[in-house]
Amino acid sequence: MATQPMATGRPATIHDIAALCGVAASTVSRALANPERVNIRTRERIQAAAVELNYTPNSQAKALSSGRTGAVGVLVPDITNPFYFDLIRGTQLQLKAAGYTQLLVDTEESDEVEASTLEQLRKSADGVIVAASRLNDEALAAAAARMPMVTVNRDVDGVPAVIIDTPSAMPQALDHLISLGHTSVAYVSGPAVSQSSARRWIALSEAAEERRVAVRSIGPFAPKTQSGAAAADAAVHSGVTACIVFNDLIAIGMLQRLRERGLRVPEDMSIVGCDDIFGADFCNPPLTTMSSPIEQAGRVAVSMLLAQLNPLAGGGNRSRSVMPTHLTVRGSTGPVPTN
Amino acid sequence: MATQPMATGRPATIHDIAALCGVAASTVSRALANPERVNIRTRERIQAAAVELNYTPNSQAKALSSGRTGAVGVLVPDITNPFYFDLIRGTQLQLKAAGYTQLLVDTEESDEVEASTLEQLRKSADGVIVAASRLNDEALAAAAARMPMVTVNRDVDGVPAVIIDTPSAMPQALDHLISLGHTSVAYVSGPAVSQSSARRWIALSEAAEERRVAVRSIGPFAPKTQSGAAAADAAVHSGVTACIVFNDLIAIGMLQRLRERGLRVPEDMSIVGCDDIFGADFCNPPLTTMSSPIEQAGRVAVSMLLAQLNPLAGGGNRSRSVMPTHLTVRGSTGPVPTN
DNA sequence: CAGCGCATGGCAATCGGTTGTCAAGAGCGT
DNA sequence: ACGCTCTTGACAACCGATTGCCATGCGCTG
Repeated sequence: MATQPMATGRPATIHDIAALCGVAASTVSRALANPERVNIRTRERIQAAAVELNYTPNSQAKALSSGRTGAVGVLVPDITNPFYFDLIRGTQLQLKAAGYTQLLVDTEESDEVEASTLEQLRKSADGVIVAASRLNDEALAAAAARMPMVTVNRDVDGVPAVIIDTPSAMPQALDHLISLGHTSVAYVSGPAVSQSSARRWIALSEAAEERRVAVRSIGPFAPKTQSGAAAADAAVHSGVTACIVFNDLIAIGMLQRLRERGLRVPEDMSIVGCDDIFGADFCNPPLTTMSSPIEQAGRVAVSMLLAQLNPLAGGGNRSRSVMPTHLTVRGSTGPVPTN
Repeated sequence: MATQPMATGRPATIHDIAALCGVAASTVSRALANPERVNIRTRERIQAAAVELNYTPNSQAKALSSGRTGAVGVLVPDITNPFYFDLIRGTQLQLKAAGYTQLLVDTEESDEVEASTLEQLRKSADGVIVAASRLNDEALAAAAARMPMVTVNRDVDGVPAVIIDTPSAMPQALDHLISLGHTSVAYVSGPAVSQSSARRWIALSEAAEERRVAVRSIGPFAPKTQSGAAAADAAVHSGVTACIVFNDLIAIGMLQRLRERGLRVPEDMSIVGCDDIFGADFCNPPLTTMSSPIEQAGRVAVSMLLAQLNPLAGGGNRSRSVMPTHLTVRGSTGPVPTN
């Protein structure tokens, strides 16, 4: 009645296996974890019993005694932002392949939620991947000191990072616009606390200076399509003929708003987005934007984190990985208006 | 050296609190879990100490001893399908509000992945929410017998379900098309194992019969934009003037393909989607589709699951909840071609 | 004042593993 | 044949909490 090896009973434990094989539970544990430390005959008996009882280890108990949870937290500011889809899918696939579980958390664009999530994850995950952190450098570095971490699109001293190098495509985007005759360009910026937005603006303004073209920054705007209306109005008011926009979400919102106002894209205004998210290719007009292998970024982030967790395994610990980016030209950019 | 109440040491445990207050660990546990079972003075001392030491309970240990994990699994077939964004956000918000952690898993449209995930979750979660299951009724019922479960868009005997009642909008959609003069309509079906797709087809064909209109089914097609090309070609070949499509992903793909082929929507072909996903309002032309409060569906699913987990709490256990759906008319439907 | 009951809090077992320690036994060389 | 080393597996402590059981001590009642 105490231990019942029925298939439909409660899940089997190592004790059930031990009883079935006539060995101690600790031997079962070793046979499964360090097979070479156990006699091959015993081991095979144990493994057979494990299969027979349909044994799967209890992850809670394993975590408690070993200190390793087998879980990795993935923090994104907004799970409904399509930019993160591919990232999440990349991390999920790579984590699963390595036998880890992904704990996905939406931090709701809030530094407080992010901080408390990190604190909680400290005990329930072996490491974290933090995408587009809203935390300041100090808080993020402190959190990274407490548990293995990899950031995405965020540089902090001592914290390994995967950087999606959108800034490197800024000169391409600007050249594209210049070749179409534009000389007055606005950067539509994202959240004030977004390092991505800051880096994109710096890259753009440097490129503009080299090329002796005027660019101004407007914003900040929240990274949502709804913000696109205000952004579009601000852009129109500023008198520019082209916008490079922090991300595609805002850019798509601008497309909609400009249409409402009776302005044509690209005839009256050219729009360049960033990220090439789901929807950028089928909006109206299709969006000229900057593309990156986002899913791969997720995979790389996981690899870097796992390298931290198992320092023994091969592959030197890269501390920074840069994903290439390129301009994808579609229909939202065109010649400067001639009026 | 053993216990050090420093802020930066390892996380505080109930033993640290017990030592600081001069009580037993079990008393601390009670003071925190069943405050009324402990003297108010003692309790307050303990609570103060807990705050001072920045105590947060170890969820693994709690799970191990109590049997409750405080986690709920959420299974979706494809995390990059925008349909699930709002659902996921709804479950996430509601679970967080109830103090639960969400374990999100992408089952990759595979019944095997889904089954093994469910088996694993059995030990690491208190319950699961399964959206658009690819499992057969038998397997799903078996899994539901082993752990609390709520399904989304899937009816299985004895398993509580949230149904997004898209079928109820099928007559509306058909009437809309008929009023525009269409008499030859195709249903573009989704995965063969999708109960949603089957239900939509049944509702549509019944409505068509009542109205004495011909509808045919083409497909099945995978629920991805890429499938839209084949679907569009099949629709054109079948000679219909309008399509009602299993979901917006395929519908958007069809829009793109029809444009490539030089066919105009809605002048040459009308398209109706399902789900009103992200992108349906800004594709070209904007998609006529069927809308539902998806985020609310997620919240309701969580409520139903929590009602199973804590039967004591108020709110009778509804076993089936139906979310209303309505037709949202946009630009992808128009009068039947007059040639 | 005796006796009863209840509020309180301590002890210890338990959850399911991991891991350090140690004894027993096998196999080897001399 | 003796003794050494190395392999093997058992024992038990431990991870951090929960929880049933029990002892203490208080206040109340008769």
